Amino acid sequence: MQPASPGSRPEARPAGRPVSRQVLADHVYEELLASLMDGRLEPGAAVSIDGTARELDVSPTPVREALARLEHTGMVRRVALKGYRVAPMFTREDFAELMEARLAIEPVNARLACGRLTPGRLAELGRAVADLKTAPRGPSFAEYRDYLEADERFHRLIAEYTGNQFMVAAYGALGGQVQRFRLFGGVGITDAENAIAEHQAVLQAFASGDPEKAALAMADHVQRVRGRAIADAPAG
Amino acid sequence: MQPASPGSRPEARPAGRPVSRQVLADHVYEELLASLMDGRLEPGAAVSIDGTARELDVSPTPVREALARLEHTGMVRRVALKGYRVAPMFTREDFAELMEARLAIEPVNARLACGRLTPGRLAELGRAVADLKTAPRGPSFAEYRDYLEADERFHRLIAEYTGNQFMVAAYGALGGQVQRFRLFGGVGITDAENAIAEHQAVLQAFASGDPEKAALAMADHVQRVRGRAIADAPAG
DNA sequence: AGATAGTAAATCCTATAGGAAACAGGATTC
DNA sequence: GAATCCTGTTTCCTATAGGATTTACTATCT
Repeated sequence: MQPASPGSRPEARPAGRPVSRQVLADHVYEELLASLMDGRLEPGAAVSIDGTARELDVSPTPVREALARLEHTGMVRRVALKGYRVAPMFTREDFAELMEARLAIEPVNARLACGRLTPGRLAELGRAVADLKTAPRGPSFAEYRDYLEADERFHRLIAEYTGNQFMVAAYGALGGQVQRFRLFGGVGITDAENAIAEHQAVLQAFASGDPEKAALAMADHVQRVRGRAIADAPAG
Repeated sequence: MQPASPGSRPEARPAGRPVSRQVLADHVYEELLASLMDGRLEPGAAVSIDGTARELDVSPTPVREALARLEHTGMVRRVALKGYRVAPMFTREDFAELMEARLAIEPVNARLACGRLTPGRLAELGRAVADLKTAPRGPSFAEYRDYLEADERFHRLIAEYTGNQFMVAAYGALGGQVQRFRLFGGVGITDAENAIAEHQAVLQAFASGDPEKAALAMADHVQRVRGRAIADAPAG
């Protein structure tokens, strides 16, 4: 109605300083991503373009652009002339494939990152592990969200510390920041103590400065995660 | 992870009935991709949304959607409120990183694919190597395009034959189908004979049925490609 | 002459409108 | 009673319009 003020953004803008105006499509992208990770959008649910636009009080154009980006992450699937749907639930086979891929990529990342380690980076990794320890771990999603975030951050930092853009891209292709939130059956965090100890072990391997130790510690961690997850998986 | 080329439907359509109307954004996507790989759009060049829309005789909306997808492939970069630009030229460091990543991923793919090999798949791989041998190899881009296509197809098939969607995604993150077309300096094909022999060696390792042999052959191939490319690289 | 301010063009970004296809429900017919 | 057809609604898809921003050019001032 009032095209003069396209941004009824609630955030107060410092007088006369729109440093970097957030493009609306970016905002929609992050909003959708949060909805997906919070579980508000369940697997299989339709994501209507017009409906999302109405809900976020924007026009369909930025929603369309945001969904086009999301499609490449695997979180949503698109069928021409039919719309977007949230990608189906992770099956046990999907999980096995993910772990097989992580086992191929993450130890390499650890080896490379350890070879380029700096005190600042080591401290950053230590902070991620510390956050992992202090994060609350309750039964509902909101309660272990911070835990998953710290977990993902630890692994992503290692990928970035390789200094290799393609290893970062390959790690990203595994859906690091999202797949953790799409476990089959929605099984919660049942292995926190073990996982924390393994992260600590990886951290110590990094501190030792031996790339091979780091790679082995990471491989051990991924294998154990796989083993525990399969044991915890619901029957069927 | 690939756009799935919706147009390559093999099923015959009853005369005069466009069974699945090609969505315009898909057409724009493929058109832009072809322009990028043909070299018509050089690295660093701006890709105007409105200009592309005029050129392809469509409205900016589908162009915007196509570019949003392309951005995730790394072929174009977007700066908010400034538009899209073709990703900059590959540097020697970029190439080194790419080879490091390929060395981490492709031997694993070879090992997994070899373990799930079928006669049909082996034949398909053999066809790719055969095409590699017969492809013309001239100085201009158009002349070695088929060569690069066969090369990429061989490696992509191996990734798909792993049966692991995440390894396929990781391989795709390396930009297999596009990075070959963006070599620094535009150095042509100077190592065809060696490369063909190595592909043949990988193929024989697959035929032997020993996954470890396949992995070693692939690792050897990638390492040799790296060595030759660095030797051929222009000074500076 | 060089730098700066102002203006015009191009471009990006978002909103709105309308055609086309898909979906859901009910009425009709066999 | 079941299948089919029709109709209304929803949704996707594209085009068009206009505000906002960046960029390039020109004119002016020091």
